[in-house]
Amino acid sequence: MSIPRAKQAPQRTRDKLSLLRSHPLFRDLPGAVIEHLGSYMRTRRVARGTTIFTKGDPGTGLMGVLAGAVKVSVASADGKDIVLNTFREGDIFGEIALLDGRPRTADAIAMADCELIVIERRDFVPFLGSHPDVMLKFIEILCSRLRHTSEQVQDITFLNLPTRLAKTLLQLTAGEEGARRKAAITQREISQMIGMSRESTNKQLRAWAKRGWIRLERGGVGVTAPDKLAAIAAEGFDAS
Amino acid sequence: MSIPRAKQAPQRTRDKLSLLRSHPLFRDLPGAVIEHLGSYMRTRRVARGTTIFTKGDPGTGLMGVLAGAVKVSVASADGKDIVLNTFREGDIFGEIALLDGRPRTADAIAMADCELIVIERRDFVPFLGSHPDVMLKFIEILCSRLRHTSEQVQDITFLNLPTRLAKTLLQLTAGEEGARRKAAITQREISQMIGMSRESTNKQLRAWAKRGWIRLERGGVGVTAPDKLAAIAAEGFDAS
DNA sequence: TTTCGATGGTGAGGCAGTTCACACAGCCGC
DNA sequence: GCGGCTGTGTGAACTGCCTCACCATCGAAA
Repeated sequence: MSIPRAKQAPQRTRDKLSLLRSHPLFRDLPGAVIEHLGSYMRTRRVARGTTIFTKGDPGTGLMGVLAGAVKVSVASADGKDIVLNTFREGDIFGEIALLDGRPRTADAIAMADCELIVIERRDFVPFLGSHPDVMLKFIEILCSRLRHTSEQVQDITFLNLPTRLAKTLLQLTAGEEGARRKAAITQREISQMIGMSRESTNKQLRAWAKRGWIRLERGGVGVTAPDKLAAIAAEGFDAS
Repeated sequence: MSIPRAKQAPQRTRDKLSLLRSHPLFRDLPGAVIEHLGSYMRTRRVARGTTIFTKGDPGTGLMGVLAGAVKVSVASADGKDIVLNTFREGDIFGEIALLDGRPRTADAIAMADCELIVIERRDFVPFLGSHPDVMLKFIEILCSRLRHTSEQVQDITFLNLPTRLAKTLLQLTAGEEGARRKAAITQREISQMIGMSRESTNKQLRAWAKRGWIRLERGGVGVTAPDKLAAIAAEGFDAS
């Protein structure tokens, strides 16, 4: 039993204007302004595994996820990868390079077939200058990104493998209940999110699967006992 | 031979208005606006070791360093500490809680006797709302903080002890040449900056001191062979 | 002056997690 | 239906760093 993977282009569940209208960044703006912004945006479809941008690229603009999921990661000299952040439908990313105009410091890769929107920096920056309210929203986004990344530093330094893994599994499957509580993700990607080796991650996952706390499928994990994982995430150790 | 530690209040080398006028955040503002801001600021002197704010505190405002040095760190449940950032004369910190109004997520502690300026959130936020140019500067600051923290995540996951230590020593002593190239910092604080144990850090420092690459004093480190350390920081291993 | 906390120094032993070396299953393209 | 790739499963050996248990020294406070 494996997690189904969309092979056609993803359903376009929302168009670009509806994303703008419903997104917290823009929803308070007048309709005319939104349509103006929409005229600057283009959409881009990418298949799972595609590199959307690469570390060192000039940061051309802001990206939004209409459908699919994106990971932002960096590679070390010897081929290891770590995932800094993941984004799904309704999220925006790439705002750092948009805002400060400096090169991208990480790679963005499609974790599933995606439909994205792109706004170029040269179009967006002048708009931003005349919309302080949107600037304030961006400041909020940047602050929450900073809090997230700081938490990642703490997790990496203070927590051990089981704890980080439990925490990550709960985050990945948050918002779903019961049998629906599953995430379509490979074990390699999980290991990169928690900064551990694939092998160690696999062994811990198997141990929990044997206890019936999670279900393992090809390309996915289902959480069946979120309370057990929550206990480990909270206690900071594997209470077996 | 030990690093002298100021026992009296530090020299007030610059007053608050001169900090404002010379700081990149504000220096383009008209004089009247600067004096207006200055009227909202108060100064605060703290001795080395003093806790300036604590994780969980309501974020009351923005802080600036007139003199001294400040570390921002978090403690784990079992007493370990990690330093997220350090600030010295001319830097500002605490802007996250200022901007999003949420509680502080880390502790700030004076690494030396300090003179600080404080601007309350209730005074500053209205000012910010009417100064989009200052908002843009804050966005730049937030972006550079984010890049810094991301780099910290990468360093922790990819680099080993000698590499991180070399990198940190170079950063700590950047801007000085020759015999002046030293930092007033305890080995415990260094270990918390690189996220390793004090003992391991000490052993590596001793090894380099024996080779004459650094000088160890009570409460300080002097870098005598920055090129050797730079080689280790670049290569990612200790080339002995 | 004595005491005490903070800082620095050091070795022995342990362990969490890595690395390496496989094996095996699905799935895809041809 | 055949190769090859991706994803997963697993054990043995290794190792970097931590933990623990000390001791020495300095500076400041009592």
